[in-house]
Amino acid sequence: MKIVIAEKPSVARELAKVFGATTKKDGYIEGKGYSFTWAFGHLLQLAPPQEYGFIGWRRQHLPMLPKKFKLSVRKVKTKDGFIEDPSVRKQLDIIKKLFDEATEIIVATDAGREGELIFRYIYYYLKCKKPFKRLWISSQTDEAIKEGFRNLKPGTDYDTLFNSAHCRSESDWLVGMNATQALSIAAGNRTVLSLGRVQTPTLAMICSRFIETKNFVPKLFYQLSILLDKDGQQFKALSIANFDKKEDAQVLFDKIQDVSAGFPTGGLIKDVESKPRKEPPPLLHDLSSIQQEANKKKGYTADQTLSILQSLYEGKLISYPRTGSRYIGDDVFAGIPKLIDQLRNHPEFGKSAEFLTTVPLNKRSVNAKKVTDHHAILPTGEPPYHLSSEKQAIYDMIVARMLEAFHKECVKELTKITIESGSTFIANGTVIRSAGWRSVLNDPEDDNKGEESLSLPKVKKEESLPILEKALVEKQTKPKPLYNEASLLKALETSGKEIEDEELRYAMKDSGLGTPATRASIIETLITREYIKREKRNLIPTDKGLAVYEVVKDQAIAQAELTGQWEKRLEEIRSGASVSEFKEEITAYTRTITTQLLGCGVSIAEKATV
DNA sequence: GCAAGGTC
Repeated sequence: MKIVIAEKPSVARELAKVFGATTKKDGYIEGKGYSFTWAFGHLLQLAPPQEYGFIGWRRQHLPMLPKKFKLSVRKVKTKDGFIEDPSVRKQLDIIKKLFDEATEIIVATDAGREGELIFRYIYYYLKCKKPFKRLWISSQTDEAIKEGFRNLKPGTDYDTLFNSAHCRSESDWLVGMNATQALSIAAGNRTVLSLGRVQTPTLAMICSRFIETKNFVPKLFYQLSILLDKDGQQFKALSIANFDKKEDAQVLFDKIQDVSAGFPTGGLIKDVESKPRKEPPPLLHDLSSIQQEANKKKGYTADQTLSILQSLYEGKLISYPRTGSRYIGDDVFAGIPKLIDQLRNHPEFGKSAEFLTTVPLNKRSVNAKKVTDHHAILPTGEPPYHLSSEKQAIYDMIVARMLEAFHKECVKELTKITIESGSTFIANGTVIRSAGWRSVLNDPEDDNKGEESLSLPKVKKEESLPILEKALVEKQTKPKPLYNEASLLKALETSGKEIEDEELRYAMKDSGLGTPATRASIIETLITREYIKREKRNLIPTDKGLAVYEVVKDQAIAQAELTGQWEKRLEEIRSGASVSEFKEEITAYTRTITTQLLGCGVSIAEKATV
């Protein structure tokens, strides 16, 4: 019997289907000489400190540097504390039995670092010695799966990938467990003060933005505004110049030749500029982008959206949701026309769907090279029934985005009118010439760009128009907004470097903090620790969070760059570089940060433990 | 009691 092990049940089912294996057993599917079994993500984790004899949180244990790490079965939280997850134990027993009977083991966990680790931890925990082969595919279509099975790799080809994954795992344990205990002990052991490679830089981003906002001193400035009239259609224009002093603004304000000052047509049109602007449709959704949209439009937390997505996925209504890709391959694209066709009678999206059946589809979201383990989120085409309003809302966002992504670009006409009256004024207008993808939802535009979507009258250069009103407007500079879940998720993708451009953000996503699948839980961890709280839709630090931030803000553990540095080294390990060298550095760093944190003592004690 | 990673 050949055993195939996948990362999750859905993938095992898919593989079994391709092979025509149909006999459902407890924990695996059998047929055609194969058994297809699965994990549920990581079944094993690095054992906690107490399993190495570090009982209680004590200064003299630190730094805890296990010679050899142990694995333990994933725990689940119950009212009596943490216990071994029984479903995980059961699945491990099933996998063990299958491995014992196996004539060949085929590893079909996701094609990436963590997928490799998920299998290897199981393999070593079960003390399995049989050789294994690796299925390495980046698309789940029947053809890709068949091709992958014809082209299995020797398991040892991925030893260096496992090394890099293993290093990532142990390094996070060493730094996280030691720093957490060190800081907690330093503060008097009254509460858990956790630190980690990902959570601490995230906390630092929230704190530094909060402090920046709090200390922000708004600056007053002045601008002039006029209201013009062209054959009954009125429009507003603003002075190009800003003035720090009111008196300076007043001088030019007095020179405005408005009607009430006795000038019937005091606004001279110096220039009229019209140019079209094309807006391509948005890319399909990945996990992060839909979490952001759901937070902006519905106020759902990243965690809520993830669990809604999980249940839609389990109901077979949408494709795998924990994806970091906003693209699909050509094979998946081939199924899109059918998905769109099914929506022709949809009460809200029927018209858009109907239209799309008559035109060539936009292929901006089609790029097989940008599909990694999983493609962008799509509906499966399975009809949804009786969804709760929350599930319906998320489902509709996925359907709408699909229609938008394959739609035509939106064409706008930008008009800029320059007016002279004592000083120079500008009126900006945007008119949508062809709505394209924007017709799907008809959402008002994101107004954060300060772009006014109003239409301006047709005016001619050199003509003079009456100025009906003038005003001297007092304005003030604004601080950067506090983080909310949407802006934080976006910032985490690029380690706090906020990048507007979607494509550039994608290129940088490998240097982001955390992964799509873990970001929601990072936010929840910081809330559980009482480091941050939700206030309206914002995420703001608590006094405890700020106290921790003050202690660690200049240390490496609070810098997003630490992840970038690790990633660089891990990638070198994957291509064959020495493992021991990196481990020595991590050990040294663990010693350093432990000593530093233990020494911070009193400064944190009162502030963080109230 | 604690990390980050994956998933039901």
